[in-house]
Amino acid sequence: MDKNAPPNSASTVADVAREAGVSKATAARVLGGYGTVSEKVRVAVMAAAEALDYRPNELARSMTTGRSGTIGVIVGDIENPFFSLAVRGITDVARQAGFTVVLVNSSEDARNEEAALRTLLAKRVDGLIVSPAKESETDHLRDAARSGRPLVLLDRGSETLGVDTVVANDRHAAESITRKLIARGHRHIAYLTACDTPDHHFRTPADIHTGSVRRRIEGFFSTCQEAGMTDVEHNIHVGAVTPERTRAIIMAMIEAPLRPTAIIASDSVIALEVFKLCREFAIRIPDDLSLVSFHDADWTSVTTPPVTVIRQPVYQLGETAARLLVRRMKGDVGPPTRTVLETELVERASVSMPDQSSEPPHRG
Amino acid sequence: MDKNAPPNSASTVADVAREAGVSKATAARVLGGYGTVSEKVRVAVMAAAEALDYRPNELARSMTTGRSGTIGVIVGDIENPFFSLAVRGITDVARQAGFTVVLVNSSEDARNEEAALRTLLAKRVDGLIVSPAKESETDHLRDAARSGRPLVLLDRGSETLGVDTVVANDRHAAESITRKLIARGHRHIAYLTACDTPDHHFRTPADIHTGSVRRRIEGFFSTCQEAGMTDVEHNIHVGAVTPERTRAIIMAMIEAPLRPTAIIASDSVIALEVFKLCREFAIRIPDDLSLVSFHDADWTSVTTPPVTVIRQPVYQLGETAARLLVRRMKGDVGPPTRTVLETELVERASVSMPDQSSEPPHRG
DNA sequence: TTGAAAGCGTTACCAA
DNA sequence: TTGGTAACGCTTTCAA
Repeated sequence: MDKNAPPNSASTVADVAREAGVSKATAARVLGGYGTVSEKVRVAVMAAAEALDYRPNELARSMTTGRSGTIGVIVGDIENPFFSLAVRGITDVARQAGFTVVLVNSSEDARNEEAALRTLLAKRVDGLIVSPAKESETDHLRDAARSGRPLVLLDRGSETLGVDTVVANDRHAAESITRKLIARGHRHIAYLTACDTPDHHFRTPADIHTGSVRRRIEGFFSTCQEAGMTDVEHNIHVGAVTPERTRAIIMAMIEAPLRPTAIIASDSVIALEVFKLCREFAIRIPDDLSLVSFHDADWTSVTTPPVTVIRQPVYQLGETAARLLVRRMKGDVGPPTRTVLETELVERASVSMPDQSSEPPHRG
Repeated sequence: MDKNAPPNSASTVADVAREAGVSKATAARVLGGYGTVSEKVRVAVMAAAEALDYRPNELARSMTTGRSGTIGVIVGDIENPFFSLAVRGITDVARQAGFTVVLVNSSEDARNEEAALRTLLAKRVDGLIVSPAKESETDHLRDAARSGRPLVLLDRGSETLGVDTVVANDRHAAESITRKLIARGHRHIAYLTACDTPDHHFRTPADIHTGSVRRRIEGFFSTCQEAGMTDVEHNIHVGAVTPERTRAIIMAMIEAPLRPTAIIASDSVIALEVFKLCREFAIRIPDDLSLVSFHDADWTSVTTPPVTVIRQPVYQLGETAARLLVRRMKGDVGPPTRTVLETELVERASVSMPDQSSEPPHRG
């Protein structure tokens, strides 16, 4: 009497089997699409499943197979266009490969990242893509790697960890844009990043624990030094974590006796803040200040002037990482790889030669 | 002899119990943090767990408890800043409440959405937040709601579904911006949306299946009609789904004999495309064309001129939806609610009075 | 081709 | 406070 109508609680393989008059194993075979069954039995079981509105329980399936069909993704902040684009790349290939994505924001905090990793591992994700907040604190990543589940690092690597990594050629990009600025006559170039140090001051690239940014700063640093500049470390500003902090840093920079003639923004969020502040204080770009940004965010081509950027293959970064992960999850056990994607300097109109008009008269 | 070193394969409650010399049930109690155990036993079990590097298997736990600690989120496109911001709101409250988020992009396709829903339900998510691609095709949503798992609709509602909904007051926002444009003398106002119809032409608001956009168009439509305008439906352009399509639509619009004097962009991605094209063809904003956009995207304040927008509480939209969902998952069984968040018109400098200079001389 | 039964790692119930 | 044991819903041998 409780056989015909769809039951109130979810029906299981056993229910379908009973309804179809076959064994549980047989019903499971047709429902799970494995093993062999006669055509007659197949249609009977399918009909029963339909009648009972059977829905497979992936949890139970995962528990016996050991695979969850899920990949865990940890990024700093999904709200940042850089990450949302990369995540789009990841989800696109994940979907295509039959995986779903569990997303966690670390807020660029290593402890959050660690907790997230623990959770994802406990949920038995089949693989992980992480954009590590700090390259120095990677014990939890080592654990994850050791757990046997494939791990791919995104945008930020780790030299020592021996794990698959997909990054952009940040160092080279920083070198080339710095050289370009120097060639245009700039001698006081500031680098501005959200990465922070305990005392909010920069001393050496080793202070920077975010891989991509450290590599950029290394490139910036050495190129400046090669050009004979001194005190380069004073031109590297850290801790632009919020709009307010960013503004404060830029203000201090602008009001300093030796005002920089050019700023390199480490991401588009920072560049936008620079742009807003310049507008507010009637600082002309590029006449009073040149601006260059990492990440070709959509708006950078539409400002007046449009801003010169380093275009990173952000979507491809995510795509490549996910593809690699899928390969690993399928059993590829080659040695760890390091994929470096090329960047491109997109010259627009936010850089000029400082000799034209930018240096205040206190020079000559 | 295989008791001391951390085993190669993950250890379980049973392993810990054996190591600690207690029963499985007791070990499970301290590991799971339920029931009561003596202090002595607790420390013994914890020590054993530590020694064996025990990690709980959430899958197994979920299977017996029926709760997975996971909420499913389906949005149109995480790459769109609107959604990435809303998702940030969702993940923030989810984390705080102890849930993780499974994210799926539907690409605004109802079939993808349906498949995603099936997958998420199979994975036994505890609750769902969906931004439905089409209000008309909601059978799968109905199923989900009937499955007993709480469902909250985000940004786009459904009048008939009887399910919790969190939206912005789109209709009111559209009315007020339309009135504003009319007050400024505009008589030919175009509305441009990514939503599409089978033949890419707009006839009636009922053609639009995306709730938020339909409500906006209704507001636009009726306000225009009240002002005595005719053929309003010809000024509503659908199908701006890609930059290319958007450009084509704008081009056609601009070259038409009756060129609109103002454009309302239904989202910031479209507005950006309008802006780019205007720049390319030296169409002056607002002198030649006024522009207004839904969503106060970060770049809109920084262009020349800055663009007038309807500021939506996007983060709060996600936040509110997630909070509501958490309440439901905790057992709140009140009647379905409909939360309408207020918007704000942010007037900048992209709207002018057409009499000043916008109409080409072919008028007089 | 089919069926019976064991097992996955938990929680939960009931006795002791 | 503890231990034994039955679920949970599926897959996977192993026989028949």
